[in-house]
Amino acid sequence: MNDVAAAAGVALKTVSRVVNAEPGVHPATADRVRAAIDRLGYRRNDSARTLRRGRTASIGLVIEDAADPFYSGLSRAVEDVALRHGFLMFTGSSSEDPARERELVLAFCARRVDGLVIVPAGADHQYLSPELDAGVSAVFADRPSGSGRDLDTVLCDNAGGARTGVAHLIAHGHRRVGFIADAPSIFTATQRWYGYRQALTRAGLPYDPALVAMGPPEPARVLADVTRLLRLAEPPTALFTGNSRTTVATLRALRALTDPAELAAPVALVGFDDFELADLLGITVVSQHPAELGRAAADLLFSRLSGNKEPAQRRELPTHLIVRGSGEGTFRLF
Amino acid sequence: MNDVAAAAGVALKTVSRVVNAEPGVHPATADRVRAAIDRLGYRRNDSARTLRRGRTASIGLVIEDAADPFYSGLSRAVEDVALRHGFLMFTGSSSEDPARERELVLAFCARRVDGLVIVPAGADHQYLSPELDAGVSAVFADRPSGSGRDLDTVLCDNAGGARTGVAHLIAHGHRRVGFIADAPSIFTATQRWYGYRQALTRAGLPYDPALVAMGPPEPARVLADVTRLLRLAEPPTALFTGNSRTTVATLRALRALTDPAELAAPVALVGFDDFELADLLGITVVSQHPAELGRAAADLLFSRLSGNKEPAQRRELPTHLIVRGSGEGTFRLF
DNA sequence: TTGAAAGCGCTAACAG
DNA sequence: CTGTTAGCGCTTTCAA
Repeated sequence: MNDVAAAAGVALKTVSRVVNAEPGVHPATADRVRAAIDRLGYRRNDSARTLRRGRTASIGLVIEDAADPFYSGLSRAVEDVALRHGFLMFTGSSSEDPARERELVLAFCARRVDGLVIVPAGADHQYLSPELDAGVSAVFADRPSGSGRDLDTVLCDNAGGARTGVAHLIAHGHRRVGFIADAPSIFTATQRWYGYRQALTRAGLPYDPALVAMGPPEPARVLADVTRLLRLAEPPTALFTGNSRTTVATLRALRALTDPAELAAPVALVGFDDFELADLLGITVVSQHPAELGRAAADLLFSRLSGNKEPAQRRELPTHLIVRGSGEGTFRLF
Repeated sequence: MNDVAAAAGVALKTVSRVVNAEPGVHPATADRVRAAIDRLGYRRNDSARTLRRGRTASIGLVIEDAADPFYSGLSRAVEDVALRHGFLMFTGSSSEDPARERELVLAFCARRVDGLVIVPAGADHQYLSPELDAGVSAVFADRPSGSGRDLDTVLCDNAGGARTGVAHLIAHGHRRVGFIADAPSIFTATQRWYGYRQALTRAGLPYDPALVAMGPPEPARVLADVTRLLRLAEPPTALFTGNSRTTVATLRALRALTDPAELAAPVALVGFDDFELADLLGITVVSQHPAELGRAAADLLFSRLSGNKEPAQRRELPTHLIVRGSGEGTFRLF
């Protein structure tokens, strides 16, 4: 900036004014400055700007996995809101590891991001307290903060969505519905499990723990659980799966377990979360919209960044049942 | 840092030494400093550190769309490499818009990122020159830089992959193979088109422009093109699709165009890019590995950041044919 | 082993 | 409309 000022024959501050489009610079002067800027290839150093102004115009996003379609949809939505506000976004994947989540968040804070959107991997967010005191804003998305203070949170209607999906199966005559989902340590899985039980209760059906299988959505584990369920003395006639990864793993398991001579899968199926090609496969799902989740969280964050001091909010986004066949009759897997 | 120094009864510089784990501080002094740090909730301001040191330990990644599975896989791989090096990563989606790519890249440079991984939307990268002169490193991934200087680039074997896929269809008896792909303005689409023609030539088959349809992978446009191809006087007996979005759009088009009473699709199909559930749908694909692309690009970038001054490199990653049924006979769409 | 001083590049506050 | 000065929080350099 000094060099530009010298080249244009003005003071440093005038260059600053031109660079920041501040009013009150004579057009001719401004032109001279701009010419010098171009000639010298000058670009403002935002690190210095940041240091001086105290605001970085950047936010940090911590998700579970940037490669997971659900979170990448959310990520894109947050990015779009950030860019619309002229903010840049750091991204980090926690891989469902609370320590990594913490490291990422603290690294973002050391970079003095103005705000954070966090899909929490851990339940304990004490570590955030000093940062919040220092002025960062944080919004939780997809899952609530486990402890610490009351913070803005955007969730979907996990229990209601699961209840609707299971009720749909029951309405189609199923009286034994299996539940395959993520580990109970994960908030959304527990909520959906609760919705599953609610649906049973409301229909006057008994809750049978043998029909429930919760754990990581890894193919091997899901295959083992689906196998166990189908070999029960009284096997389920339908399955409700707790998220898209589990649904996909269940589809693979069903294919592995089904005699190719049969055209139909041995059970009906409804899954939580929509996924690409679910339409072509004819899978009925309870859909939530990752982009809407991200947008809502980012909007909330930016309202905080522009001074909104209301008490912490907890928004719950609706889910939608999308009927495609797999939950209404049997469906083909081959 | 000043406050911590005062609280610990030492000079600012001693706090700096402790914070950065520099040697030459008496353990007792260091303990006193650490106690003060904890008491005051002090966290180093990385913006100031950055300003002074000239390095930010951050990189910028510009992709086409964070929500696209291909680019989100690439993104996650770059992120992992960055984190392993102790770097943080800004992400931005260009939406295939050269202006937005440029804005993102320049915004990252203003933040003084040390390096960039760019999936170029535009062909002109003149705007990068001043930044490169100023010392940023840049690596291009998935597509080459259109112009300007010679820069590190990581691609996959687009032409070879397409040639293999088309040759596979020809080997299965198809003599009229349709080609549906992205617009010719997109590097990968042009390369794959070239591979398609190569395969025809090598098999002694004529090139028929009527069998080629290139354009944005939007459902409506793909449906129109598939319709046109299938209604040709001499329709293709097989289709080769140029990327996963196009493949999926083609599948939807085929379903829309096929009488549900028929069990089989009217054509055979091989697609460029693997995608989730392609296995369950039985789609034969030419697979490239987005994570490997990202990893290779990031590795190259970090080798530059640690001083590698060799001439620019162009790496080409192999592709793999994955046979699943749709390219070998007819396949079921329902 | 510890500290003092200078300055990274910028903007806020205040003069002229 | 333009300029001067101070200082953001840190690291580098040099000295004790």
